[in-house]
Amino acid sequence: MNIYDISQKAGVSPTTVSRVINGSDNVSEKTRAKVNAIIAETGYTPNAFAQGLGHDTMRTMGILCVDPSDSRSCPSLSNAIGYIQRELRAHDYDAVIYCVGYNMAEKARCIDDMLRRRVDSIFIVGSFFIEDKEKNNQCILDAAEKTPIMLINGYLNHKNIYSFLCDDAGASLQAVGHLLDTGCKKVLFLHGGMSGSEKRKLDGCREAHASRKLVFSDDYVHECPQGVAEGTKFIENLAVGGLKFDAVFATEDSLAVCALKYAQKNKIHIPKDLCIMGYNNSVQSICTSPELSSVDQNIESVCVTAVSMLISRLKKGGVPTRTIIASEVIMRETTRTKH
Amino acid sequence: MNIYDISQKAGVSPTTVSRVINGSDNVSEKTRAKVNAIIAETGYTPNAFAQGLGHDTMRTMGILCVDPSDSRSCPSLSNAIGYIQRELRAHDYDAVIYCVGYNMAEKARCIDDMLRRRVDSIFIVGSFFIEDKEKNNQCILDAAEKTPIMLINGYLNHKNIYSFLCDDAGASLQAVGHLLDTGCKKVLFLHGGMSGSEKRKLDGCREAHASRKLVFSDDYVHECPQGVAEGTKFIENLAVGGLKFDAVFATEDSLAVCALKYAQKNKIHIPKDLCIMGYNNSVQSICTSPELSSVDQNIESVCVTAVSMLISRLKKGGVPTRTIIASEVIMRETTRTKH
DNA sequence: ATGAAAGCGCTAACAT
DNA sequence: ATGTTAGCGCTTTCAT
Repeated sequence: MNIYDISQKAGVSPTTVSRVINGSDNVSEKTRAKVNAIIAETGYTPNAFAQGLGHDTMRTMGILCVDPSDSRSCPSLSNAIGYIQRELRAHDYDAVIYCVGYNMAEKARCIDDMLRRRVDSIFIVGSFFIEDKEKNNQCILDAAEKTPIMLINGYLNHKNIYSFLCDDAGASLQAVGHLLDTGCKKVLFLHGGMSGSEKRKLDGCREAHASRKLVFSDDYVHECPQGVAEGTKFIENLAVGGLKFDAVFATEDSLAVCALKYAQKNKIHIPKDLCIMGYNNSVQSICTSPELSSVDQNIESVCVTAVSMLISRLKKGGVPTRTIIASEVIMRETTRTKH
Repeated sequence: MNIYDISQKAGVSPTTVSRVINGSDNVSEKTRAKVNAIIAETGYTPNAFAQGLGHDTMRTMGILCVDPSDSRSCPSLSNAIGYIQRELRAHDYDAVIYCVGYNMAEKARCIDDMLRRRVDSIFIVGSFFIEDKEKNNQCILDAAEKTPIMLINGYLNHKNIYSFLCDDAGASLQAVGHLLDTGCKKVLFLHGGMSGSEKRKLDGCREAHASRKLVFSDDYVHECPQGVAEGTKFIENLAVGGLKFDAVFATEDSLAVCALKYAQKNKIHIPKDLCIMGYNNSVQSICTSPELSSVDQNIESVCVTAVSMLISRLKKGGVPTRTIIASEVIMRETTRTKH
């Protein structure tokens, strides 16, 4: 069943059928009605490949992201997939998704697939995909020659690449600043592996100390293992090892949960003797008791902004190469209040 | 830059270039090397539309799912997206994703888009999409005329539709049975809205009572509002209203968290005076103290099985129309142990 | 308002 | 091992 079959049944030319399908004005109401009737009756569905060949676009974007089922993946970034996709659909674009787990080898292959599909743009979600070594980012730079690249919480300074960042440095500055201003002296910085985003958080933490003329030692920066039990044990070992801290700044709520469990296990009172600040404002932050104070990255705004800027970019509008969206520190029960 | 440009530069026919691209054997090493060199040098990328037109497949599946960023969406089903996509890629299929939120009006439109794209199959993730009224499922049945439909935790008895179900009834039977066998007398059944999957859980709960000759009254079935604060309040009101219960079976971990908060707020000892069983074995189940006992739906196995059966179906193999994968009850700290 | 004809970039059947 | 030719199903000039 193709456009010729329909045109024959309707007694019109394929061109006219095409006009009806694409909602062109130059079709009489009568003809339109007849063609639509045939289409409905036969259950005909236009072939998107052929449409794509003609239009040279299939109105499709590619999304490259970390597998949401991977335990190490940041939950707010999984939500990003939904946000981006929803916004794209509002503009009549579909999305092909590539979840690649933490296996970087697939990155280039995925990007190549997207280019074969002539996607109108590529979204890369998460700073994880942007590597330190210039050369490992080459496939991204190459792809930018052919299609605009939208980086969600990642940054790369290059033509046709647009970055949309959570203000991780600013949020960390504010969050750690709050800890210091409410009496905390020694902040333990817990992270889950140093991506670009984590580095910015560490910068913010350092800045919070520096601007208060306080010392922040690298001895207080630790990578915490995955898993609640492992993480809790790890923190306990730090304490047993002699590290003194009265606050934990975790770059991920799941790590904050570990800190909380460590405190409860050791009968350390929260927030009197230990303050905990999480990150991502995930479901986890509200299911503990006490509930976790946490940084909300405002991922939804980041995604909405990215899509709307992409649309204007596709209309040949000018778009800034780097946009930073403010995050927000949500105070709950694991931090003290200023007086 | 197309296949003709390449063929010209390489001094061979387009067919030969096509052979090189598709890895055909019938090409001399010399020619292959030359063509590959030109391809690399020019940065040529084959056009997938045109390939699709020729092959009449673009090796793409469609995934229809609930927006993972929607708070009501089940977290294990969001993971399903990653699992399905990963398995498909292993078989060299890509996936177009359609996250539609709880706005059912879009369902038909998404399915239609997938058909235009001539997807090789459609995955529908979640019983939410399968409605009670036959007529509302019509677009799914129609789509099944054109492409196989894979239902993840949903069931529809129809040609070319294959169902892959978590054993929600069985798991609930076992989970509630455990509550009853460890001394609980009155089980409060909390759900978040009655989808097909929730109904099966309720069936299991009823069966657990019936098989033990115990009475289970509908007064103990309640829909709990979204949100930790609201849910906790809701349960408290039930208790204040005079409902007596010594166990909660929640169809979602987030609801179990509410039950836990209710208990802690009212100084009810867990599990001595109240047992709580959650569902989905989500991150939430391990970040509370005490940690939640919960049902693991084994979504990964469900997805892996669905994809592998789809692949064999596409090879014209016979595939059962309905496959049920066992779930597992994970005992943690909110339930008692049998002695 | 409608139609005829020429592509879009690739693959496949059939030569050679 | 390589080339020729004819589509795949649609859109888009350009006529009428």
